Amino acid sequence: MKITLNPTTTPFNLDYTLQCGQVFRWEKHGDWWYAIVAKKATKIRQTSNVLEFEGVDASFIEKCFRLHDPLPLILSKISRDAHIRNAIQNFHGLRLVRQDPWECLISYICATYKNIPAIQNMIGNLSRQFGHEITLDNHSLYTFPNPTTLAKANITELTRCKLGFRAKNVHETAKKVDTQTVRLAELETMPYEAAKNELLKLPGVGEKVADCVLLFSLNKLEAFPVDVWIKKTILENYHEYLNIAFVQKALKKKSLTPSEYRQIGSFARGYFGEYAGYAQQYLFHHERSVCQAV
DNA sequence: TTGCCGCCTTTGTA
DNA sequence: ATACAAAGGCGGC
Repeated sequence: MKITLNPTTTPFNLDYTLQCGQVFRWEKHGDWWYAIVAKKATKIRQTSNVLEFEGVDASFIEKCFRLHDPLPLILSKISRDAHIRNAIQNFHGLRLVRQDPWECLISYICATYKNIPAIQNMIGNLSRQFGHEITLDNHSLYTFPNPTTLAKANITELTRCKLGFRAKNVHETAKKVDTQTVRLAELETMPYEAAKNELLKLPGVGEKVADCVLLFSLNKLEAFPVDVWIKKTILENYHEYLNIAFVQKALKKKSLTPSEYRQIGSFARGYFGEYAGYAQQYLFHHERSVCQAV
């Protein structure tokens, strides 16, 4: 199947979107990107303004890649200064992806204190160990294990997936989701703060992980995850909008207190507006690309 | 109630 | 090779 995009009203760049570090399970073979989404093996490629795909229908692709988000409007709203305009220009067509909340939750619990290649490894290990295989074009893809499966898994099996100290958090979170102690399915209908408070009840989920899950899977575009890269770029490029003592203190420490974290988040929402999450993704990808080869 | 400290496994990268 | 950083969170004080 194919979708033809109008590049003026619906700019989109598939490679930027899948390479910017928000998703961990899409793999590129030749021109095609492969993954399992919604339990179905799928592949997609982009040739200029045409998206070609198999395995899912057009409405799912539009939802998954947020093609109905009014990107030109969003970009005009977050283009508040030369720094972010530069990031937007460098990655024209980058969009947020709408992920499955459960897979997104486990992915970002695993992302704690890990770099992106290592995260891809951990999530791949979990899927091979606990998911089931689906083959497409001779590529083996694996479904992501459901909450019940990971709740029943023992710590030794999880540790074998190289999760390290995250194995216990993944296991305990899986139990709480499986028993509906935290109802993931209901969070999208809740306001940002309320949904965040629910996520914070899960072990391994702090301010940053909660914001990632809210932004990447629960449609909260005001979520502004502050990781080491975003902390760096905010303190370097936006210090004039922050208290001097606050900036100097934050620069000295590796991790932020919840209070400091929330100060940066509320600055970002005030400065970039309701689409602060999009600003975060452009700033994140830009900062990473100038500091290391991506 | 809040801040700070040290620790948590393992991999990537220089 | 050996060190240091990595899309942080948590319990102790």
